[in-house]
Amino acid sequence: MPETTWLTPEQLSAWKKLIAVVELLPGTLEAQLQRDADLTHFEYFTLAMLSEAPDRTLRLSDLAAATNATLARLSHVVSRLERRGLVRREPCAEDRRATNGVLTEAGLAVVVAAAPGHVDTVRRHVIDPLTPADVADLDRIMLRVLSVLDPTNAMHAEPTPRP
Amino acid sequence: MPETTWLTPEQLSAWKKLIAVVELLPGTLEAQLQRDADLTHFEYFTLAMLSEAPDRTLRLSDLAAATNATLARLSHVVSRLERRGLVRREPCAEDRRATNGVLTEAGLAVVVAAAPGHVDTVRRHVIDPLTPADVADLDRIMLRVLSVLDPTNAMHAEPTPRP
DNA sequence: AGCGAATACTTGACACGACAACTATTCGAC
DNA sequence: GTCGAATAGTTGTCGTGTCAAGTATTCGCT
Repeated sequence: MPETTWLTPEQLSAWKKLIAVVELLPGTLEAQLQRDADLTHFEYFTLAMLSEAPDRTLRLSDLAAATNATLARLSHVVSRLERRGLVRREPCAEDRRATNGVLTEAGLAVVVAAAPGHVDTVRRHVIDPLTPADVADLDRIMLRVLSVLDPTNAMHAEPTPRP
Repeated sequence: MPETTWLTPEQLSAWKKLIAVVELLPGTLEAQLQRDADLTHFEYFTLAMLSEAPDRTLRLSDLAAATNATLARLSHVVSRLERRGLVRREPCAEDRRATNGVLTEAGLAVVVAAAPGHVDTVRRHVIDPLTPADVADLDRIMLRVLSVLDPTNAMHAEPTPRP
């Protein structure tokens, strides 16, 4: 029966605020994207990742890693995006188990149209209330947390334009 | 057509890491609580809030504010918890529109049993990789973000033991 | 070469949250 | 006091994610 070390008041305070943000932030992003572009944040992010890939093409496993989703989830989402003509599936030449996701012209247009509004939302709700020092601190802290949450670094590689 | 101000590389880097945490953290907490206590994080949090309230009782609206949920969501959750005998509904004497949620003995037992494992998870994944200075920075930064995300302060009032 | 294990996805069933519509009660203005 | 508006909560439907199971292909070992 291991002794439980409780949290200090400072830790608890920070923790509760982090939870609150984790609970509230998705809804905020979701709402704006849904309203303006009829996209889930995850759908947006998926399209954005594809838009940055060479030939706007990625194997679904890589895309799953980039968006930090399970393959099952991604498969469903790609199916929906495919129905809307924003993404296309293609068999992968090198590995016939694999499937490539390809961003269509229509899909590209949608991301491009959605990006400014999304960035504005991000600025207004997260970036603007922070000083440059805050941003640096945030980056450092999230990196530390991520290295435990996601030791394989799938999610926080350096390269990638647009939020 | 408003000009879009893009994010600086520093802002982008921090932002992407924050998103990653927001995406990954819930799953981690969820998994442990589900496994060890058969509870959603939200259910745990709900029970925890009740456990701290006077008489382990709260009006559903207050509970919704404390857990930062909509009334509809909370109502569903309370129904599930009620079926499991962890919470009881009671009509509110002062305001007959209102309903009180009351934590049962069984419910209390469940939170108490679940708390140590949950705290350990929180420590391991979030608190331990941070220095005390990081924790202070995190608290400050999340407060700033919250004051925009949740201007009414519903979520981040000071008092409250246990995570 | 061949066979078992691992990889890459797909699909169907189910659970949880969001939204909208509805009931019931209380507040406020006149 | 009464009537309209606001508040408190419930319920049903639907979209999205998770989990488990299934298929197809490739890898690795001997």
